[in-house]
Amino acid sequence: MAKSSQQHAAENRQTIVNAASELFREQGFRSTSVPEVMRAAGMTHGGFYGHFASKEALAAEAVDGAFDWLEGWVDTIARKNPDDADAAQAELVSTYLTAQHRDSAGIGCPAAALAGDVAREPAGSPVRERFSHGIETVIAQLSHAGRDEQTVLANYATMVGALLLSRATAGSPISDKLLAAARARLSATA
Amino acid sequence: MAKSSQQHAAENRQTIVNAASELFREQGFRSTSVPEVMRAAGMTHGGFYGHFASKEALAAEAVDGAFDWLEGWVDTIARKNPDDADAAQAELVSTYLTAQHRDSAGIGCPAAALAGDVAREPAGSPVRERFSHGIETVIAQLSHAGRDEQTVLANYATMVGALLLSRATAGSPISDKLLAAARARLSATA
DNA sequence: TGTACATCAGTGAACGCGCGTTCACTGATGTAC
DNA sequence: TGTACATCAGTGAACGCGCGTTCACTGATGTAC
Repeated sequence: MAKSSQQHAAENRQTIVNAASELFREQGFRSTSVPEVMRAAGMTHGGFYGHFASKEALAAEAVDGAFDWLEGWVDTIARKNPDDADAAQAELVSTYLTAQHRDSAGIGCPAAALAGDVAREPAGSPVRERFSHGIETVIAQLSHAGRDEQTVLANYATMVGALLLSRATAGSPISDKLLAAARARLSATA
Repeated sequence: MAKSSQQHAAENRQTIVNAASELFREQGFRSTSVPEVMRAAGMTHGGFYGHFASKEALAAEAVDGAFDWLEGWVDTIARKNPDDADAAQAELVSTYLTAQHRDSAGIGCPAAALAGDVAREPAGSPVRERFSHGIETVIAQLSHAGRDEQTVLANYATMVGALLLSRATAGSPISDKLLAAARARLSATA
């Protein structure tokens, strides 16, 4: 039986959100246009406003989607290291602070990819609120293993800062040094 | 004697760079237009290309100017704490990780303000090269006091990450917690 | 089950707007004698 | 020192372009009988 048109539309909507989530993380909100997102989703741009009220509304959903992915990733690592918070943190750190993650922002941590953009969003904007909520959720998730919240916050700040500076200095030797230094710090602190 | 027109032009050029440096840090490269910069500098936009080859060339100079300011700030703190690297670091940390710095990106650390933007600049772009050079210089400056470079890199990543996440979550309670957690971490590590 | 009409997801042309950049012009500054 | 011309910093109108958004349309899907 052929897919119904309603099913198809819902799938298309999800395809748009996924494409946007990747493009926004890679290029930022301002540098990614609605036509570009729709092209990436395999459609023409005219249909966009049948699915979303505005580009801003899409951005908010894209942020949510990216944090959902991040939470799934953290959860997978936690499950792989049951009852061993130190091993989980070690795996988290050694996966997060890599050249591979640095070089593929579009499919990586939304906090590192979007913090700079979100920092400029006005107070109360949907994107800002979804971002804050995502950070809160992932910090709560990481604190779950009985780890002190302050430690989790400082560790996460170190990871995000190192990855971001590593991206911004990619091409210079200091880019890799930043990742290595943060890895060393977070192994010692674990 | 009245200022010569050549002197005046050189001053205007510097005024444009300063205005751009602040606006770019506050709003980002993409969201700051040439007309807006020129307006902030007290001129009309037509004169811009008499001073700069392109918006990109201005951005590169603005990044340089922001790092010059940062280096001056670090130097001032170092001079205030001669022969006491720990006291200097303590003052650095307690000045950097504040709500005040979080809420005034335009006149603050260029690494935190621009890392997200620069991370998206293509390899070899003038802005990226100036940014990398600025980071290298400030890291060398901080490592000067006999402190191990890896430690300096990890500390700086923690400061930048905490400030950025604090900005992106401003309005939520977690914003202040991030600053406090990084302050606690860097006091312990000092 | 078959037919007639209503719905609605996606198309593609079009809108007004601000962007980066260009350019003819102006009037003050600098130079030659 | 005074005059005549050349230079050049800044003005403001204009350019082509891509943006976010709108809308008339189409044709396939869904509904009523």
